[in-house]
Amino acid sequence: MKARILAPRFIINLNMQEYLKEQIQKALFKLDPGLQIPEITIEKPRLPEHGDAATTVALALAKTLRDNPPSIAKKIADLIDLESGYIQSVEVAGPGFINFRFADNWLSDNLLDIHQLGETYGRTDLFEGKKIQVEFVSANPTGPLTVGHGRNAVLGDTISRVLEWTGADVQREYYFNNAGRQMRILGESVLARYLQLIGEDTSLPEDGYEGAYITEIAQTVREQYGESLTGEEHQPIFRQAAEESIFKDIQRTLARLKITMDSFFNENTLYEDGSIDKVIEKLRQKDLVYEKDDATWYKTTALGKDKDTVLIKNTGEPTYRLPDIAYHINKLERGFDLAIDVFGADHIATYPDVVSAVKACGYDSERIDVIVYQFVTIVKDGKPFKMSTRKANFVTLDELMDEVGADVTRFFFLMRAPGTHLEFDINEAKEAGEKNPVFYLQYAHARIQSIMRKVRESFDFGTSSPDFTLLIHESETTLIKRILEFPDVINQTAIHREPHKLINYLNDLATAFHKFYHDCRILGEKEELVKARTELLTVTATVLSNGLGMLGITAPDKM
RNA sequence: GCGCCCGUAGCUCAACCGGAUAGAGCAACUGCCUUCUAAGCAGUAGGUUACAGGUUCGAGUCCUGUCGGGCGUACCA
Repeated sequence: MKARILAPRFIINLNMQEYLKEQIQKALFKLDPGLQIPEITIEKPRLPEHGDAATTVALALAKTLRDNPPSIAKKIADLIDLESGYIQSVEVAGPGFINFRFADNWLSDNLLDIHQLGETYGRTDLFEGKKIQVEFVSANPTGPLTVGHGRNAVLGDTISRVLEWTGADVQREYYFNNAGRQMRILGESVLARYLQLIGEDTSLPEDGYEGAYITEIAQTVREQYGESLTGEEHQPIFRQAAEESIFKDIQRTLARLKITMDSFFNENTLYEDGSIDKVIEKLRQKDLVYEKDDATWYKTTALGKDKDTVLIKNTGEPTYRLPDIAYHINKLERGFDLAIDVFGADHIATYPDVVSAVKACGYDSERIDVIVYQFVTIVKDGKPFKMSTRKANFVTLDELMDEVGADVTRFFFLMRAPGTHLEFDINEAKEAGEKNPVFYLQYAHARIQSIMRKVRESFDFGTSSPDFTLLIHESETTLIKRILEFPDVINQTAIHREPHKLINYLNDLATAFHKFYHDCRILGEKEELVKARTELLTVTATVLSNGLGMLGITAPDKM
């Protein structure tokens, strides 16, 4: 499913795009019936003077027609049929752009449709019927979630929500491993703290976990089992206690962020059901695996890398890469049309190996997609923090939410493209007022609800349709145009898996609303106008609350 | 050394898989509340898109090279 290729370009609304394309095709046919028609792209001009929509076909046709673009554009423009439908005017401008301006009833007709759709406005059928899995967080239970995990969690959940709005059936999965080296060290660390608690003079193992939570877990083990677990043979009890306690904490943290996983997948499953062995076998059949120095290697050199990769160490223990491959095959076998991974930049190296191996085993690796996000720098008082889970000098996600709240936390993780380094400025995030971009959106919603309360005190409009043709003020039409973009923004966000596009859009929408609020009054106008403007605000509020809902951020009625 | 990501206003970042005059927020400066929330609106100022070439009607966007930053490059995950 390569949706990227099918991506429609940003345009004022999807139906209109199709309509324009048809009109242009007709004109081109009239121009030259034998003409090979190139792909027609419609885009929204940056400047309002350039109309509501524009196409560059004339520029693209310059070579085949051996004519200069403005001249071609002129010919096409003259052939566009203005009599039927929603096009009010066609102009040629600049180096050969054809600009369209839409008729007035286009806005009011569309707004009426949206008004009738109500709260479902924005839902699309882009991924209708598709089963999509989004795997994210996937932190092993060795400690509390950190700020780094936060970006992963919020990205994964928001992308899931957006995909659901485009019709997909989404499963949120958390992949973990509770058997490896890190977990062993975790158990040893708890044991060491336990021994210290009951007065023995031991120190933490080398590379042990130093966080205070380790001592707390040791304390609960002591309360539950007493002080007799001093022997090495009791180690599994400590490891298990740690795992349970940490997992509970992780889920509590996720719940604060409004994240609920649908499934937890234990890496162990892949050993138990033989998937791991099967992968090795298949790769061996393809002659992509060999033994050297008591280890099992994957011939990544055959696929263009400069080194081969170890799949099974000489200790007999697989490296993480092998289960990763088996895991992704498992996902595809579960029938997902698309399996999305959310990875931090540090994991990116394994991804090409996993994909190539999955492909070599005969599966459609096109159905795997990876979102790589760059690291988060926490900045406080103008200074950055450096973080490490093991050394315990991290900022936990919980601490961050204690400081700035869940809404702000989600917003800040989403406001930048995943591929860019994110600077999380605690001081800016804590600012409760105008400096904080979250409030700008929430305030717009609260402001609308406040007017609605006032309107309801003096009016009771029946069920008759509002007359949206009354909305002709410039602030009204720009607001309506913004509203019309919403479904396409959702599609773009889903296709590129970049939630910041939705945030930027909501910002623009809020700006258009605030401007409208400033320019146009509601109370005190004639009843028909009051009604039309009130319903415009109803639709605006719907878009805001749907959009904020996709971001997992509350849309307050009062502030 | 090699691979991937990044480099845009003083700061943090946008820019719709190549389109018209590169946009927001913050910081600075100036206006706007006796009427629906001023957590708002309007305006001023701020740029050789790191640098050098190339591709074409057209490049912040694509290609090559240089410089600067991040992450990988483990029989750690």
